Amino acid sequence: MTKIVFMGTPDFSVPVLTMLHNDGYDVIAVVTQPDRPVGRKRVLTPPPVKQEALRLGLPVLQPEKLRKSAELDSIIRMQPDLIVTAAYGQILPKELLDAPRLGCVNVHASLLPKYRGGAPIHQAVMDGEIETGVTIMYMVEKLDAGDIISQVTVPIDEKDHTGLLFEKLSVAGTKLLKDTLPSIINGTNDRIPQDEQRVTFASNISREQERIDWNRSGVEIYNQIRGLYPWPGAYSVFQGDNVKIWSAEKMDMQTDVEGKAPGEIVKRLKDKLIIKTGDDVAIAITELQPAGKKRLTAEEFMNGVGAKWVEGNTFE
RNA sequence: CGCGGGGUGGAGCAGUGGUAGCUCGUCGGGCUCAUAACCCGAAGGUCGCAGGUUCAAAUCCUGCCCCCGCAA
Repeated sequence: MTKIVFMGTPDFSVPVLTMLHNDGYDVIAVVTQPDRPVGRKRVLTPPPVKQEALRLGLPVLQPEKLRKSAELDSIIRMQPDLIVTAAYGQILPKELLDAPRLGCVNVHASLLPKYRGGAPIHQAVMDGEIETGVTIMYMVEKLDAGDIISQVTVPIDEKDHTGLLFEKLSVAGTKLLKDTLPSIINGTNDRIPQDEQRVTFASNISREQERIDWNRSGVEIYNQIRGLYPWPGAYSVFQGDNVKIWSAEKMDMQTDVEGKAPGEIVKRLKDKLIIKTGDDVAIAITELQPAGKKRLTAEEFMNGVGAKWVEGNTFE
């Protein structure tokens, strides 16, 4: 039986691990990030993959830093046939990449060579892509640069947000790996080098990327908002305070928007706050959260705090 | 002790010592071809918890619980 070491961390990785176990592969160890203090209260929380591994009764390793760790040595000593990673969160040292007989394969949430890096799903949605996908690939020292084994395309609906796509890609990736694994094990799989000319990167989201620039087009802002939903969220500043914009719709407002400045409140509806952007496509905010407040629908918001947010006021 | 905002009828908020108010929702009635619109009326709150100060506390003091923004 093929001995596999699985390495992964967030929810995205969980179905992959579950599939490996359920399909009878010999998962001899699960490597994941250490428990982290989460939230304001710094509660030590195990990553989702650890919880699943414990549920399945699999041994768990959580090195703080994999490189030169005791855990690294022990993984190599286990002599795995294959290492499978999915959003693990640490770079694999060369000695580990070289250890398994069948190599190391990664499940990456993009159509490589596009969107190498840590936030491929967010970035694809923010860019307004109409499709993305999952790639199974061999790992090399350079981040997400190895040869492609298989790929599957997943369409991005105009109303999709990053959270939905996360789930779709997680499911698609799990299925793809399930279908591809036999060929990897018997050595009949494809092995296609990435086209370096078409490489793009999707690094982790920065605070700057989360802020809305109302001078951009309505479509771009709309994509930004749904690309950052449900985490970490897009934000803007209103009268000196941060406001998270959780969800919004875009609407063509050509006639009503004339003479308004980008960021200006054009109109208050019962359940929407309509904002001027850099072009004729306005943004209708439907769910938001002022700093220190809970998350509110635009309707709830305007019954209370938002009562003072009138037409003509402007987001910074 | 990382910084900061907040816990008030079903929802969102106002109210810093002396009959607890606003918007929405709900219920009843009216108007209307009709309505998420409009008009009239009603129900609904031990003001997070526990102590303290006071003739009197949502409002001042002390302790605790919970929620959230930033930072990590």
